[in-house]
Amino acid sequence: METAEVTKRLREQGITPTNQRIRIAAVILEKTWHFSAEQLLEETNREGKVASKATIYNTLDLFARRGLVKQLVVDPDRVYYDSSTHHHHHFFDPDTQQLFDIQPDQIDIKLPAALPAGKEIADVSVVIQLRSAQQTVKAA
Amino acid sequence: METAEVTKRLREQGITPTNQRIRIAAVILEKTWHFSAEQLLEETNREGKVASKATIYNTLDLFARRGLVKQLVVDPDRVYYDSSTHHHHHFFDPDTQQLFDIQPDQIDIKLPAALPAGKEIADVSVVIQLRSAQQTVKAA
DNA sequence: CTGCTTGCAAAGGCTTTGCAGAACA
DNA sequence: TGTTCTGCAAAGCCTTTGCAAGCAG
Repeated sequence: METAEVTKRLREQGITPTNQRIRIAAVILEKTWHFSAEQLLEETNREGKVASKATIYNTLDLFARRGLVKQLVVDPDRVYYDSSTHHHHHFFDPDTQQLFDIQPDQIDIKLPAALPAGKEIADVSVVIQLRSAQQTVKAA
Repeated sequence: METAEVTKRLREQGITPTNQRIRIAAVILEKTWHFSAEQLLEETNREGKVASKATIYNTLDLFARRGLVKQLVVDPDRVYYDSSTHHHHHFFDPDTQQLFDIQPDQIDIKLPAALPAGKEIADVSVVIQLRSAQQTVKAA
């Protein structure tokens, strides 16, 4: 994605476009992918240092609040982000720490009618943990 | 739950029953609840010190591997555990960091037919994030 | 100019680990 | 007795923060 378009996207979300944010957003929006803060940092600075670790964390937080990326809680060890904010679900492979999208037509949920009092649904997340098919689980 | 029964449960799961493990398991199995390592530590030592933080973490890891408790990944800040290993899903309220069970008959999922090659499903987790009902979400 | 943004390094919170002493079988 | 378990403190890892310098408008 070219700088001009990224800048436009940022302004549309009410985000002041700085050099770092433009570069970071360009890296994120370049493709559909799942990434950790660490991975984003590395990718952002691949061709010369653009942003620090602190800026990556601050920017991810900002982007998530503005709906540019979606935070995923699937790995107990770190937070992942999704460059796609469309509502979809995930496979998670703990062996490789990889996330795969589940296409919306592949899954279907009937949500509960009753919610705790005074609450409404903010988000629904379905995570299917994978394991190698030949692996047998020892009986408990 | 009395000591004798807890001890029996531990042996059934192939866990050597030590003083600490018996007390920890008794606290966990006393009721149906969701807890963090910190909460379990506090509850375990409520009436006199029984176990250290290291032992709590080691024991939780062991219990989870043996299927006595279930690890929940719902909060980016810490891992929660569930004293019930029956398959069910959760509401999570980020404001209070509280988890509520969703009764199995309240939710219904049609799982994907296609899985990544060589993989099978290890676990399915549905987490419904809540927010206060009157709260309006600012348009992005 | 004036306020927001960035970066460094240090701090913070949760979790794991090394190692010596204690408990289990 | 030999192995496993426990506890303390220190270390580790991911993430946040304080503060001074830099950039956007």
